[in-house]
Amino acid sequence: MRSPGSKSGSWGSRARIPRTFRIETALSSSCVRLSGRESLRVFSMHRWSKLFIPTLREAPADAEVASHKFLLRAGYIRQLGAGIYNYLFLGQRSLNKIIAIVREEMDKIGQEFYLPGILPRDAWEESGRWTGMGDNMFRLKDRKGADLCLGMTHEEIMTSIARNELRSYKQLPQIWYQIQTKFRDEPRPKGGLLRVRQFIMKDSYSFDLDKTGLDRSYELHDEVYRRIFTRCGLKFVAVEAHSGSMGGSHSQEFMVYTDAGEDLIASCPECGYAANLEKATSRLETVAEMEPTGDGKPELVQTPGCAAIADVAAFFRISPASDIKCVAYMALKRGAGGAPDRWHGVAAFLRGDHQVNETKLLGAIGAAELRTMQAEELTQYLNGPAGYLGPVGLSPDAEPLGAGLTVVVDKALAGRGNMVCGANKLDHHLRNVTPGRDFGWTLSADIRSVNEGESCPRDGCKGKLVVGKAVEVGHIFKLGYKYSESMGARVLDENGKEVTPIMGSYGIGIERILTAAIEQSNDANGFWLPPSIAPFTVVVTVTNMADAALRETGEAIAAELEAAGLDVLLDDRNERAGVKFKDADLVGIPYRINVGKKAATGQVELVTRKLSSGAKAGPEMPAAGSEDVTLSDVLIRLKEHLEEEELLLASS
RNA sequence: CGGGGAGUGGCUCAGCCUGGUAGAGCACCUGGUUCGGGACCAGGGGGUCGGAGGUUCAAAUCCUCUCUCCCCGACCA
Repeated sequence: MRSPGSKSGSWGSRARIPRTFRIETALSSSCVRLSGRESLRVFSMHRWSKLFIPTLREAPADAEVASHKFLLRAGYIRQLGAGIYNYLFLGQRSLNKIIAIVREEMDKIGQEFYLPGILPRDAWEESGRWTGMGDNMFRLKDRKGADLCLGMTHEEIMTSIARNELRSYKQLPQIWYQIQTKFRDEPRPKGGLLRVRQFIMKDSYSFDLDKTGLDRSYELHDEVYRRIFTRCGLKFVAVEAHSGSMGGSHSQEFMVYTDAGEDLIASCPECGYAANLEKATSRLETVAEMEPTGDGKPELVQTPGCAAIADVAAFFRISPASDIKCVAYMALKRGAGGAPDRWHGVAAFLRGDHQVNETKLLGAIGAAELRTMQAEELTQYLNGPAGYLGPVGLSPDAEPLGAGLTVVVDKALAGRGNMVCGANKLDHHLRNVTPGRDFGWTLSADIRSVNEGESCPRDGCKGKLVVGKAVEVGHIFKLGYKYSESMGARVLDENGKEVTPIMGSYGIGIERILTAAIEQSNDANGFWLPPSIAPFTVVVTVTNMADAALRETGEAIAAELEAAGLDVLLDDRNERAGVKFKDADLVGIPYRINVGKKAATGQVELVTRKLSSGAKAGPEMPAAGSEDVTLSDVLIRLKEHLEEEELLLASS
């Protein structure tokens, strides 16, 4: 078909293809030839000598975490700006493999869309997130002065499609997804691809008629996510998570343990309980209460210089667990329906040996931001200096003291008695203070972080929690009605009644999968990726290109493996063997075939990178994880290895 | 945004304190010798010393402003 306007015929039009065009299979390669002369396919085989794989002997000084260093050294990425990276050949190849897996699995439950990355302001106004997203959103104006932003997530856009198109319960459920570039103006990008300002995300959205439907869509995602991460070779855990600014009731994060991670996970080795620290709870041992002194009522005690918990505990000869500490914040509440945002005071009270979890606190009071109070604000809201703040005498939400102050008491203080707390007076504390009897609060909530060694919160479990760092690679949310309601998506149910669809939202960070995989499998020399996401499955290293016999053997093996459907990289560079080995160890390819001296006797070496980790190899000493294989067995043996890996994954 | 650090050839860094007109190793190019764990010899190319302004006979070096990047914190689907 040719469009009416194109007289000469557009590119790809049949009539314009030269008469000499033909497809032929060359002996050594399957090249498509143009005019019988020019090869259209430059890479009939991936030859290292022709590729751009800029490996670095040394990592740039500003790379800190392992994956960052190795991604740079292996020539996967190059930095363009803070949190902005170029993905080069190997990096892009690996990402493509990850994307292919994600797509293949997602296609089982959802339909792929492709939404714009640049978005008009309107959609964001409706949900209230134009302002709600704050500085994390990249904003720009078009030539007419209209506001636009770069997409950081697509709930609004997907919901607008649903609102415009979905009319009947018969059209539900729907699961729509996309694999798309996201932009977030992170305050502090870091760790190479760990936290960046532009990244690829698979995001999906479900629309269901009711809660049962949502549960189903959520379960489907849970299942598919586990398959995706398993196929990508990640050792992951699913943990209970905080929903953050997304809103919603239930959410679960998929985490990979690594010290490079930014999240803290509490888990129980006994029962498998696992939760993000922003969400985790624990069962506390009961604390032996102190005997009341005097008449048992709150008593003012002079405590000069005891501003720190440790000082107070020492002064009273008590455990910090019997002290009540105060952390005072100013909290920002977003104005609803065009009302201005407003800062107000929040006093959080908790056990002296406990730490405030600001995410939990934010959730408890429904605020968007927190900052600690300045000295003047402490005086204004609590009439006390830092170090001597206490809950007694505060009248929440009443004039004059504590006006507008929200008093939040941690759940761990419930049922306690005869404690010590600040007296809101310099160098003074109160003892014999009992929550409920001696002071009240605006709300009582779990606002503390659990500590390692505390008891698992699950009934009947005697395990002790351990806390570890992890990277988040995926997150699934039960969103509820937040967007469908605010944006007015409605369908008619079977009774002809208008109902609001209930939504879920589900994300996977594509680069994070690569990063996490590298973090979990690296040594001093480089890293190794699972075959499923490695840019190449195997590198055929010809140890001496000057030797025609070796060269030909290498070519033959590479051709054979490629014909069998494997991704093969032939290292045909005119480099010394040592250089090639070092590079091969560095760039993440899981298998290597050394074509060297033994080729004369019909043998090559098959090296499994992960088994050679950390082992020293010398001229006379084969690398660990290396096995001699006859030429005719190379393919079979390699396939056996690959099958083993898959079995291993499936069983984990 | 607060605190700390760094910008000198592609990479790692020295030179800066005490101003005199830019260096090393690696990488790159040419020739030769090597050729299984990042070879050696000889020759060669490449740097507005992040940018702007100032002081000075003279600035990589001293002063002021500024930009960028990294780390810690704040922040964070």
